[in-house]
Amino acid sequence: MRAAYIDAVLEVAEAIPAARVLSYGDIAVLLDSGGPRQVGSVMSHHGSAVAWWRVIRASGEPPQCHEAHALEHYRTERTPLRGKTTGADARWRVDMAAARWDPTDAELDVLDAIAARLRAAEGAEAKNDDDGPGRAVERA
DNA sequence: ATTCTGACTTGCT
DNA sequence: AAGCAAGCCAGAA
Repeated sequence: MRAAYIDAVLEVAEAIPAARVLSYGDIAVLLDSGGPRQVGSVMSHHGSAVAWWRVIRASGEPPQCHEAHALEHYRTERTPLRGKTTGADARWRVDMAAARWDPTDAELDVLDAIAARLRAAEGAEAKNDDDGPGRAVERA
């Protein structure tokens, strides 16, 4: 995973307002690069410094093994939840319909900028591949 | 090069 | 609503 990709994912995560969430897949789509698993991987290895609990599964369930910790954040942020969050038999999920982040135009600009920067970085890297001897050239 | 694995998704039962 | 299988993308062994 390139550093540029990691940065882009983390930036998007930081752009998510409190009490709102985005799914791993959503971020992959916004960045127009990689897939849900890549985003999840980035969060697992580099997400400790950002609001990782605002990046969850498409189903509304928080990341595995972090439900309890995430719930505390949701309660303090008043994130819309469904199901019962109390008791030992608590089975809850984030109310995706209500909590899914719906970026404003201004926010979309920021997201686009991040995606554009990532694309630029990717293009730059691809370009650096043609140096060694015997460049195989992949063009058709 | 091949295979395995994962903070994922979707579709089908 | 809950469980299962297959698809998917990339890094690691």
